[in-house]
Amino acid sequence: MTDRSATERLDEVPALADTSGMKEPPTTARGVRTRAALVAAARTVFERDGFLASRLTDITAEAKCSIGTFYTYFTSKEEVFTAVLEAAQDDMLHPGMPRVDDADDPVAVIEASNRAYFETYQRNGRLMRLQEQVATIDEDFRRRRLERGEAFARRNAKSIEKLQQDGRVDATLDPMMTSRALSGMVSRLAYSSFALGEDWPVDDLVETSTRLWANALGLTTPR
Amino acid sequence: MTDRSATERLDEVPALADTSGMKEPPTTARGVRTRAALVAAARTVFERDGFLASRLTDITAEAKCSIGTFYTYFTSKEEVFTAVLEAAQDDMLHPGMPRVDDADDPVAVIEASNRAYFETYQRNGRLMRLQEQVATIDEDFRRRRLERGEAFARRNAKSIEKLQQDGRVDATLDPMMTSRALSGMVSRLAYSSFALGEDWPVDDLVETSTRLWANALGLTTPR
Amino acid sequence: MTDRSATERLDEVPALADTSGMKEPPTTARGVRTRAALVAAARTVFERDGFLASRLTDITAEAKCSIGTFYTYFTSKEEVFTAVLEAAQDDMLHPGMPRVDDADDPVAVIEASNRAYFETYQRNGRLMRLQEQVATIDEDFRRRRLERGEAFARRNAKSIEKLQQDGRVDATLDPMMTSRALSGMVSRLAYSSFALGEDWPVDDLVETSTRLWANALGLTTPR
Amino acid sequence: MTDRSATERLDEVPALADTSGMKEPPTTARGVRTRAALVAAARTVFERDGFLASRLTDITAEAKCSIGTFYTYFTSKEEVFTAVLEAAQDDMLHPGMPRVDDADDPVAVIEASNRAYFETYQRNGRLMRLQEQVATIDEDFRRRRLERGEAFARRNAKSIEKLQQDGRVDATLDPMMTSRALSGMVSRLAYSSFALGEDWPVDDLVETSTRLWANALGLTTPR
DNA sequence: GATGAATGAGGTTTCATTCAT
DNA sequence: CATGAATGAAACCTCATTCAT
Repeated sequence: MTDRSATERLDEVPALADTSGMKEPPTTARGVRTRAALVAAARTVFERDGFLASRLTDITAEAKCSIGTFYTYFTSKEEVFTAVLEAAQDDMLHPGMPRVDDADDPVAVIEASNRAYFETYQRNGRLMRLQEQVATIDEDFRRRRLERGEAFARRNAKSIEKLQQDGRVDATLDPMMTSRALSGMVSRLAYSSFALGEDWPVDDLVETSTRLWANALGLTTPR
Repeated sequence: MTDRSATERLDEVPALADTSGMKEPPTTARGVRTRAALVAAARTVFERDGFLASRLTDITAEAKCSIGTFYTYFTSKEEVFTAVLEAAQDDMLHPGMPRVDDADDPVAVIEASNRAYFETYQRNGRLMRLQEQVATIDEDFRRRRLERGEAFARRNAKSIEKLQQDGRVDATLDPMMTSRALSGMVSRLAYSSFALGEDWPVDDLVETSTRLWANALGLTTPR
Repeated sequence: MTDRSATERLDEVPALADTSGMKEPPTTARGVRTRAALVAAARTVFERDGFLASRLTDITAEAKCSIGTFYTYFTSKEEVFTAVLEAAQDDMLHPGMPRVDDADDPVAVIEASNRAYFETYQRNGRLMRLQEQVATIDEDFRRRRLERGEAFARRNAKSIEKLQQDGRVDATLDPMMTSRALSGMVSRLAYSSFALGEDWPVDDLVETSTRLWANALGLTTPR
Repeated sequence: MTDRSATERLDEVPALADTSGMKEPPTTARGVRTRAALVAAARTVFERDGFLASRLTDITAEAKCSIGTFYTYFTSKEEVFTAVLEAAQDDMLHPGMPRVDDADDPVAVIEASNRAYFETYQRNGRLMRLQEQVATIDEDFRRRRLERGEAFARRNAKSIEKLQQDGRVDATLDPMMTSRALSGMVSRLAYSSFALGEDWPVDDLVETSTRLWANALGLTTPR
């Protein structure tokens, strides 16, 4: 799971947020700097106060600029939030298995994948929690989150099908629903632990979730 | 899973919401009726518009009474929401296994339990979604939700431990973390399906989640 | 032109402003009082500062109530303005001849009508000017003003036709266009005089406009 | 009425707008071009959106230049509007009779004059409407409009007086008030038709207004 | 000359909550 | 118990104007 670009192609996974209808990106270097400062400030304020409690004036105060400047780059709180997600995008992924080659040991692959996911989540827990909050508030974000979830579920389902064809996974399981269930299990654990603050040790999370995932699939090690 | 009182004892599971500091219940029959109308109206409005977008005036309009009357029975929007949850409480439960006797077939028990859970969720999807929304907004509700989750996880963990002691479940699994993971898997599926609107068939959900749950535990049928 | 109700029937002349979609009128006496105070305050402020420069806070300050109270009765500045017009409606009319009986001396009727119009305009000059301003700003008011103008033109055109049939007015004139032209002449004089501040003497205005009106029609006194 | 310079001398009629305190005209050819583009863009935007709703950024976008450039040539929105009026000035005139020689047939002169006025108004209806709007908003423009109106009224009054001296017009009419009334009649018809959008046929307007004007004056054709 | 990012005063609007009737 | 008018803090957003590049 080191090479993200190999496993997530743009045609497979929808973007984090809708970027149509957004303001033009700045053309000057100064503009780029100001916009970046606003995005960073927004992340700070959102993570500190939550999306709803954050006021535009808090963000501009944090970015040391005026409210007017905010509106030069964004048209709404939702729009900065989208920009915050985009800026963090490279460090955020979805639970699941990368493509599995015959040569791979599937359990090792799942373990590596789960560990990467939990570690990512731990680093971005506050942001993940925000994302969840906004998804319950804003219809657009909710739909987008669902779409992304289903896209990742489809990718995982393909891996499961492959393992079923190879006779290494219980062939009677519905690949798609199984994929949803196992991804959900992992993401829910991560959410409770790092977004809601239970803060369970990553090693324990990886250990249990990998064991359960492998067991659930009935994964047999190839001779 | 028919007798709820047998499986959820009040000393084990925290209440849905904090009821201290709330207004006294009405004494007259007329008062009881008015309060009930307000609770019903609140559920209707909340489910239609979401917690945030619902205004107190919408609720009183729906209940055909004045704002003043609202404050006779509740002190805030949060408080009516608590009352709505309480009124619906009897029809809402958490995922998990009821107490398992030696004589039981554990897989059948898990299946029955999962089915009950998904069906409940399906009936109350809008409300479950609301609960999730409010938990991301209101610190009290969030904490309460976490506490309830952990309480149920502890109960399920006990069942798992018992099965481990009986040699029917993989003894190397951490019972508590396993319990969290499997409950999370089921509740996440239900949430996506019925709160977020994917609306997958209950039979498929029950089938897959039960199979995975049993597989994950490595449940062996006793001879 | 003394009995307005005899000459302007509701089915003939459109209302001054659109009252659909407006807030419900207050039910209590206190509410009626407050609303009336706001309307009076609005007229004062509008006439003093003009529609555009008037701020809601000026109006509520004048009415000695809070901004919130304003929104209890109106949803916008346009809406109070409508209410101001309605409150003044009984003292505002359009230029034109009342219904003319055979027995009448048409010139005397025109003169009385014009005098009534100019005097009304003089009393309400500031408001008339406001009305003109708002009509150039707000599409709804503009359309409504046009409609009212045409309705009055139609009424006057009927009187002219009647006089043509009686052989007392030049039969080759187009009654409708003539009606528009003569009404326009009078209302323009009144506007320049009392809304824009030229303040010409009413007697001169009546004298000239009546003479021109009669001459223009080629009115002959019946033997 | 083809030779405007013969009938409107600069010492008689005030300018359309105050040009003192305005920015210096550009010296370079490039500057002249840019300024002209801004004036054209401003007219387009003003006519499309109205004076109030037009934003400076809309104008510069239409002119394909930056806001900064706008301020190189103008100091305010009012000032571009003045420039727009000046650019259109040659094609805009006021209602009234040109100087009448004894040899003329006054009715023919009035008719020609009215026709020219209505045709001009039809070509510039949007701009005339704008002018009216700005006059209700901006004190300077309002005063200027009044002054111009009175100046033209004085000119027409002189023609009327002359005709009275020649015994061709009712000598008991007040020339100045008569002039105001008849000019107002014509300009009001034009305004309703072409600025407010009633769009009556020019021929009908010319026919009726000329007939009424001649009748009103009691114009007798000389033997 | 041309650019366009930065400014911020000043307006509008919402709605939970109070309290006199 | 019921009413609903009154409140006002607190958020949002706009756009003419400045000025460093």
